[in-house]
Amino acid sequence: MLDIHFIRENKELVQEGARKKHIEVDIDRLIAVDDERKALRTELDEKRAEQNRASFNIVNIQGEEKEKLLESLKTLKDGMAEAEEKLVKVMEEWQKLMLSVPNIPDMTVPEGDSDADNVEVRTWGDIPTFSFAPKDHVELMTNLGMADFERGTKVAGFRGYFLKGDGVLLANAVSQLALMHFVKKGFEPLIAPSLVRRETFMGTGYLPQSEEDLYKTQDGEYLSGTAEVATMGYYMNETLDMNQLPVKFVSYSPCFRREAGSHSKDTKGLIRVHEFFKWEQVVLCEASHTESVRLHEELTQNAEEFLQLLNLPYHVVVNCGGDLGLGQVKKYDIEAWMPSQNTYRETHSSSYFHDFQTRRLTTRYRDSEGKLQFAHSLNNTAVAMPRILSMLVENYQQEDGTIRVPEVLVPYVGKTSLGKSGQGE
RNA sequence: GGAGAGGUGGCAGAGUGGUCGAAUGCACCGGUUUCGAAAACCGGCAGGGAUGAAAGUUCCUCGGGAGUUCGAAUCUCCCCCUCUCCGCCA
Repeated sequence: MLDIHFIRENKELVQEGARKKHIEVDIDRLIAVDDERKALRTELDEKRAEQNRASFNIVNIQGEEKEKLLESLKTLKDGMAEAEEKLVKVMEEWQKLMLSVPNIPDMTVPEGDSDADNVEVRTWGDIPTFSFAPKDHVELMTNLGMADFERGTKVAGFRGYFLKGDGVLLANAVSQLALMHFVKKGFEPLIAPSLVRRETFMGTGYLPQSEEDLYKTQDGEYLSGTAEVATMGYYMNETLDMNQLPVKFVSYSPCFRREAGSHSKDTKGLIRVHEFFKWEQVVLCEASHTESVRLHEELTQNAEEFLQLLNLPYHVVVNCGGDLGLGQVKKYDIEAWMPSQNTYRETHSSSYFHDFQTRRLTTRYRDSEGKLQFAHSLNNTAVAMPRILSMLVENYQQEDGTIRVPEVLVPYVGKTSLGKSGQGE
């Protein structure tokens, strides 16, 4: 959510930002509604003041005078009720409009409509060449008994999967490596709830817009698609000390996504699944654009270093306006090389929000002058499983169909090669 | 799932219809005192909105919402949350 004062004073900027994000919003209408809101508020304030004065005086008067005062208060109350009723209606529209105003994308965000218009900013690593016909991860992992997709769908339905055998060893190894990598960098690890109340989804900006992407329980909670939601909720309605900042969490949770509207995409394998698990970098910092930008680059760098540890070739793209979420100011996607698709696929998504989320969540801190400020927030993937496994096995596959274990993972996996023994069925 | 208790400022904790946005204590900030500190003493100390150059004036907020009343932290109803006991349980 943006500050209404800011919107009023920077109408063109806000409207232009929405255009760049390809999000429709009527700022003129919002301002008109806000004018109404202000007028009604002022009217009510004055009437309430009069009522307060009368209520205070009423104790000291009696008889006919009191009767007269009560009579005039009745008229006043009727007027107030009328104004209140109008205000409720106005506020309803006001809230709806306010929640739909997107955050303004950074100047450096390229124009564009969809992920096809994202712009590559750098590449790292050598794209592997194979002296044999490389297999895709579904075939590799099935052959090696690392995953079972048939039984996965039998049990869990569309996009269901089992990880098994060396697939589980590899997943846990990657997970542990990620945890160590980020703890070393000063992140505080957190295991976060996936079952989260509506309020926090509103605060992070996933609701009310993306209701159809979320699973909902019969008790009204939602299953979150990222630990970002619960982790941002951690300091909801709290005031932090400035010397706590920046707060850096690396937060783990199971993640659930309905993938509504993606039915035809990535229907096989581990790229797009309904249920996965992920470590997420979540950061709160002081309300400074410079600091946000610095940390945004840092979080991106952290993820790149992780891919470098795994020696997975990747590139970084800056997302275009049309590919940005409501609250995001700027976003980088990191995409690792996927031999079977002869292209890069997303492994990390790094974005910053300024105070868009914290304003909705009321996460503040006291600055050096003692003034309350909304913190800035950022997040980026640390590592998402099982998706990363698909890149690992495809890039590290050997001619005999086995998988070489990336050197850095050997201590965590306990062997140098996957699938040599105990393969498959 | 059953029974009970409770949600008040950074914290503790008073307040059961009338200048209560709220006693008191602690914490915190400023000052006096001191070589310095502690103690003591004095003063300040919730958030948000409107208006204003400012001082100020004013409105809202005692978990959230609705109601009763001229007037609600205080009474009524609904919801949320926390705690205790019982049941169930990884």
